[in-house]
Amino acid sequence: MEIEAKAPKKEPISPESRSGKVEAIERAAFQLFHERGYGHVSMDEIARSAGVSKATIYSHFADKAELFASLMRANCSMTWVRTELEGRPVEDYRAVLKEVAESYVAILSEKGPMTRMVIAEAPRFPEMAEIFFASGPMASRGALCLYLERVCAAGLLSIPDCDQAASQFFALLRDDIYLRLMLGLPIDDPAAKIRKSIDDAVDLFLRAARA
Amino acid sequence: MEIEAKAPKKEPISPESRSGKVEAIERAAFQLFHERGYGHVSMDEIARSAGVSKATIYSHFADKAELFASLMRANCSMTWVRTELEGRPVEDYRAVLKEVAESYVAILSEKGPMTRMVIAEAPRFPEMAEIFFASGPMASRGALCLYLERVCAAGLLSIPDCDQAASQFFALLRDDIYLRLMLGLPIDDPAAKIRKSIDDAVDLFLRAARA
DNA sequence: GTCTATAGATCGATAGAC
DNA sequence: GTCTATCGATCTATAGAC
Repeated sequence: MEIEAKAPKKEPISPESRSGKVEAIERAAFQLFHERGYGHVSMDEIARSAGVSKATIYSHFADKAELFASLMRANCSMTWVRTELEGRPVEDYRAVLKEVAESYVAILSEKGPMTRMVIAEAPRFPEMAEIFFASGPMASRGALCLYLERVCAAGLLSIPDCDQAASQFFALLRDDIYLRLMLGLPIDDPAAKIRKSIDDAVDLFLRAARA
Repeated sequence: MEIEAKAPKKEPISPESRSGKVEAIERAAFQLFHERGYGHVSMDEIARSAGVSKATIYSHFADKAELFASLMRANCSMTWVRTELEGRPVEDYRAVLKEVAESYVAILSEKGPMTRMVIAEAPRFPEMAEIFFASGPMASRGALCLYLERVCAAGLLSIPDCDQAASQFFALLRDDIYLRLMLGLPIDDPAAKIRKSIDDAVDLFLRAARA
């Protein structure tokens, strides 16, 4: 019964039925790129790490830059702040802010290597930086801004500029811990440090915004 | 016997008597590195841009990595927050914070390309990242922390954790404008955006810290 | 589609003349 | 110290067999 052997074959980058080789290439490339940076990774290494030949890579990606850009595009366009804010009641603003903070910090940690790559290669891939900014920080700010405006309209908080305030709230979360993460420096007891960072950010923000 | 007789000869990077060629190499290398990144710059390009031969570069720097590290070390160890805080009276805390913010943002803009390089090459030059963090963000935080403690001791502000607050204050200044700067994205009317960013950061911080 | 083998170009680093 | 010329290694990308 080797009928099904040749069945799913033709799609270059079909939604789901992509060849296992392509996925292996993407996984290996992403890992190597974020470990050592675009300029320090060769196509030979990617091929060896993915368990395929170099020619196989070039049959799926035009060149090294296209492979890199493809990985970045796919990851940049992922949603950043996953917490859904539209349905949340305005009275829970402290809990909501904390959830948003936790979600954001989790994504910062998870996306740290990619952020580093985007920053590093921004001069050579400007459109990638634009996608990253629009789908990441800008989208997060917009979502939080809308919620803050509702809370202010209910008279629970007093914020002069909700859009700026949302930007400030996320900025508060990118403190020294985040810098050390970006720089790849060691952090002792990261869980506790992150928890304190989040709590202090919410506290500072709400002390300033109390009605 | 005459170990010290050849005094003005042996220094690798003597304080002031460096050849004009060395300076040209350093200037050209720094510019190229921050324009295109370590991995995308060749020694041939540096030599051509500096108007010297490649062999001349290698007579002053062991290899490419050493040239890069040398530039980073020199720039990382520069003072970050130049405003002297020790002599400032506690009553002027709003003006002092604004000055610190302006100083910090100016340095962020000025050091933007270098920060990008440090982040990009952190995996390959870990000790460089450590120097950068210690001489930059950490030193700034320490200086501001001491001033905030004095203001709190005078009863003018109420801050639970001055060290954390200093970290938060600088984090507030690294808002979306800073992100766009890091990503090399265009900013329209940067002067006005930066002014507003600083004013809003000081306002938020002081509203939260009022006694 | 996937492989092996290699072309073609570039880069880091050095040798040797002056 | 500085140059020209070049070596050897490495890298991107492709050709051709299966």
